[in-house]
Amino acid sequence: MATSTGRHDGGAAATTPTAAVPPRDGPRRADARRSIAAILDAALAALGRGPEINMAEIARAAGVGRVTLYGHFPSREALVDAVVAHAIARAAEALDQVDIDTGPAPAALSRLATTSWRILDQHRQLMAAGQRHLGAARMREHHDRVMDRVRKLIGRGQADGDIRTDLPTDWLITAFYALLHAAAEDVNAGRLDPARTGDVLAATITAALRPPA
Amino acid sequence: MATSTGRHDGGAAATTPTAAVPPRDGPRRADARRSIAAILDAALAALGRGPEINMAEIARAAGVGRVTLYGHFPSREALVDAVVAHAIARAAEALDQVDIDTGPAPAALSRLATTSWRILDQHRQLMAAGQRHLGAARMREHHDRVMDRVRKLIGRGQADGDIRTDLPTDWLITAFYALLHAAAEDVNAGRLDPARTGDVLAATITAALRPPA
DNA sequence: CTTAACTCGAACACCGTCGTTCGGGTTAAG
DNA sequence: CTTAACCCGAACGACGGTGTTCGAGTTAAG
Repeated sequence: MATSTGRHDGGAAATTPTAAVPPRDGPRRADARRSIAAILDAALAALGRGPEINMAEIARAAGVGRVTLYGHFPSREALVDAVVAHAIARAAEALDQVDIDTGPAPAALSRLATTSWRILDQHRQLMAAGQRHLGAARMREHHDRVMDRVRKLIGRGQADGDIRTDLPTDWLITAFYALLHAAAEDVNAGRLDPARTGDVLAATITAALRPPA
Repeated sequence: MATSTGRHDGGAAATTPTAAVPPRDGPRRADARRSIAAILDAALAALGRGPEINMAEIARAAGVGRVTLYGHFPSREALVDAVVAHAIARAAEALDQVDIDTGPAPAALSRLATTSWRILDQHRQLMAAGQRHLGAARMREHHDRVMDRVRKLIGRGQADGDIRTDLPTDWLITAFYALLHAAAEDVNAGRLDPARTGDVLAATITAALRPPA
């Protein structure tokens, strides 16, 4: 898989049937790089809203022809795969922008929630879509790479006595992401004020993860 | 919509083109009622697992022919609609089995979570599926009917000082359902022990909704 | 300027699903 | 037992999405 090159071959045909794609993975033209970026962005937005993709719609949203799309991504599976990789990079970038290693863990979790609930929710939506179109195996690996930061942060909080230890750690991570996602969903539905969302999330999460009295 | 009757008309045809369905909504035969129940159950299970329905698969899971399915439900939309109504009834029944009006509200919420997280999650899954195949308008009404009980319960707890009032009530309801759903998802993924789920949920929810110190 | 990479619309075959029809077999109800 | 309701498999036309090919135009790169 993953040929994804020019594919023109125009007039003369059928002289060399095998390996008809000249510049395999050499540096693309500026033109092509622009198209790829537009497709990736459009597909990310589309998949972030729901898993009902449609190659034609994605191409239209990217301002690109359907044939061009197939020229770069040989199948829907390849497209989704590339979009996931793209989103992982963005999510990791968002997580890097938050200082996680200093101060009490609950405060760090609050900072994380306050600044990144939006992109992290988009990430989750994409995971659901990717799970349907790709295998759960490939998803799991990527997802865990981002998830591990939160796991370590929670572990640190537990060692410091700032986070409860009477419940499974995996469940605390799940609860963290679930609340993040729920807040994003409520904002999308107009039930929650985006301006308040950060504080609301911080208050709820710290309360849920605080050691019981 | 919702004709859904015998539809046999066999040999002789085209004498009376209009109203060719004899026993409109009279009492069906025992046979038919059995089929309808099987279809409803199979569709509920299928939609509870994911929105990728497939009339043929549902029919097969119900142990019924595809034609029979269409005989009772003229379209996929009609089927989903009926399944939603069926699920609403089940969910309301589950909620009725829990004593909500006595004792402190947090304890009542714990009881609710402990005994009904499974069916309430199935209900939520179905909502997502129904939202795609039906309008969001019809969904909203049904969903709210069940949701209002939790809203009233939370309101009572707030009046008694047992539940926090520093966050929007709608958000507390969302958080309650989000944690319920997350727990069911973790159980399905094998990350959470079903036997512990009730207690884990109760501990998390009471902590998240308790007034801050 | 020349060349090769890139883009594009139109059209095609393929496949899965939907909803329907036909004809005949089965089963509950009187 | 008789009748009408019900069930079923096979097959059909329609629709929408996928991935591909053709032929010609456009655009970056040397």
